[in-house]
Amino acid sequence: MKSTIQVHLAQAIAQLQQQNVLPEAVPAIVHVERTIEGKNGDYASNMALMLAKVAKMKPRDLAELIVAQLPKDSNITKVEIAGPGFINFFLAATVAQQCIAEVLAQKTQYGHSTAHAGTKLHIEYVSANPTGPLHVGHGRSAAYGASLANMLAAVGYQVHREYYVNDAGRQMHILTTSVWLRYLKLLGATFDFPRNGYQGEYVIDIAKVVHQQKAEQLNREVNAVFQNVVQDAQADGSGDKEKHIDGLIANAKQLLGDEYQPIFSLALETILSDIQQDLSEFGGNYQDWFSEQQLVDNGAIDHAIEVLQEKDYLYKHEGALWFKSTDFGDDKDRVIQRANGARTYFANDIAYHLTKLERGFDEVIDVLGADHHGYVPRVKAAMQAFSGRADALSAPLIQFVSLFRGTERVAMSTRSGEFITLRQLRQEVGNDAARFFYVMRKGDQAMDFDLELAISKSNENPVYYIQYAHARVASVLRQLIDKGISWSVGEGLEHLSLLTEEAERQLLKTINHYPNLLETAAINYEPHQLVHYLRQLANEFHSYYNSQQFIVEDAALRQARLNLICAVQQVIANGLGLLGVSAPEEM
RNA sequence: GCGCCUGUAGCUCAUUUGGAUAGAGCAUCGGCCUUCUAAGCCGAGGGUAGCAGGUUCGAAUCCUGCCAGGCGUACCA
Repeated sequence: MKSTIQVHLAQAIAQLQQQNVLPEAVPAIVHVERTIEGKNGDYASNMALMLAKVAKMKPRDLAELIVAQLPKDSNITKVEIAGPGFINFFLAATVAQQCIAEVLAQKTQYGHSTAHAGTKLHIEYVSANPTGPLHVGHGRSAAYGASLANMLAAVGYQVHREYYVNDAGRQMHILTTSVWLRYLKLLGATFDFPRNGYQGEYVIDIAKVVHQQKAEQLNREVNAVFQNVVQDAQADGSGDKEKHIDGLIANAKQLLGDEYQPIFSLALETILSDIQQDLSEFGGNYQDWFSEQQLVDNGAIDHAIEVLQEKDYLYKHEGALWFKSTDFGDDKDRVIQRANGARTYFANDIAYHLTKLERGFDEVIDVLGADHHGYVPRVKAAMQAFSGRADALSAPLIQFVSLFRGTERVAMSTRSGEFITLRQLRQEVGNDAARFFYVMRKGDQAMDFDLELAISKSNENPVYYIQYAHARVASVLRQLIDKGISWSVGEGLEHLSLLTEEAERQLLKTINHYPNLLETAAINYEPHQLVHYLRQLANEFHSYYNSQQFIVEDAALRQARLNLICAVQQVIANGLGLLGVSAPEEM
């Protein structure tokens, strides 16, 4: 309907151009918007305001001329000029009622579209290092990424969801060494655990498994373990925690020889499968877990460097190999290969992004933690250098999460006994509340997550508010069966014209808006818009529920109303489904 | 220092990407259950949109400058 109005307006404007009322050159885009409240009609256009200047006329006068040129349309009952010069369109009630038939026929597909069919889209989210369990911050990225991916798929994108597994590099070696040191402690060795090692309880759990498998085979003298290792950082500022851990890693590799890799593999597999299970339970829905090590092994890094070399974007300086990222808007050039020959993390990451392009994706989304924002320009620079496609990459930044219990802030320290993992959060508040709370706020806004509120089964909790609307419809339908009252969608559709109450008109308008909203929310990467839409729809339904009886004597009216509330229920179920939240039949 | 993000009701946040009288929830106060689930509904109060300029028919939204908070600024990953 919106596009019909746009066509009408475009015709009217074209006519005025022929009459030389408007100059030839006017903005090509005909602007029409859905209005918020009923009194301004169903759709509004500000074209008269926008064109007033070039026409050298008062906006309201121009609006009169435009309206006079509009073709007749039986679906439009009234056109009004209001305020400074808005043109408001009032639609016939039958137009809004048609959506009920669509919803009830299309069911879970209502609101979906093929608008972006054929566009291959790659979305990467979470991608936390497999060096420990996911924490609550990762949960936000997971909820955001999964919801966004669902929404993009709903509007037709061919979506590929991927987790980049950082299974190569120094952090993994720190983990491996941490596990081994814990193992040595299990065997009775006494020494200070390195500050930079992984402190968590899970490291000890893995060490216990190592002990079960290898008994005392991997035991080594503590003196040898710490031989030639720089002292750890001390309270007085002496020592160096980085050099300390690197020394320990080197010694571990040397002392263990072939026995080192099995510890590495065990730690990686244990933690990665824990992450995979966690995200699977949370609705992560990945198509692929992309290994960084695999990039190294199959020569993708060399390949990426060659590509950049051929294009002459690399240079040597002080023994290191640099990428001229400043040519593409970065603050400074970046090292991709150190003087000692080792590649930087950045080298691996640009190779990874090159594979995204080479795998044929048209659009690439990296959902990143806000602390990575400084990283985006250089990745974009690499994309630009590879193929001139910096624009293909979008990097929505997800701000931090602060946990609260009521007004009390929950400490996030790894050492503290307070829970910090995503799994603990899910256990405490449930998947539904967690998914919902995470995407309730815009991603670029730092968020306070109130555990008490998320757990509360009360009116304070917005998740239940929406689910309750869904359950209430189910309950009405159960009543119908109990009372032996018949209802058929087909009959209901014949009596939709009886839906004339204000609450009904408003619900119809909101249901009509759903496909539009889904498209907007998806392409702007803003799942929170869907949350707010669902809240509004639930609100309108609850109001309706309190003001009107659905199971009424009048059979025709009853059938029509049941169709309406079933449509509401379907849209709520669809929306919650995209957000990964269940839609219960009973509460 | 430089860069990015943020600043809206007592609190937590929206505001359909520049539109009409800035809206919700929580909290506070007052109503609504012998009728489809009260995890609900209806109503009231509460605002200098950080501050100051600018752009235009029109600004919370765009631009500039301040103020405040967060994050980043590695040959770490």
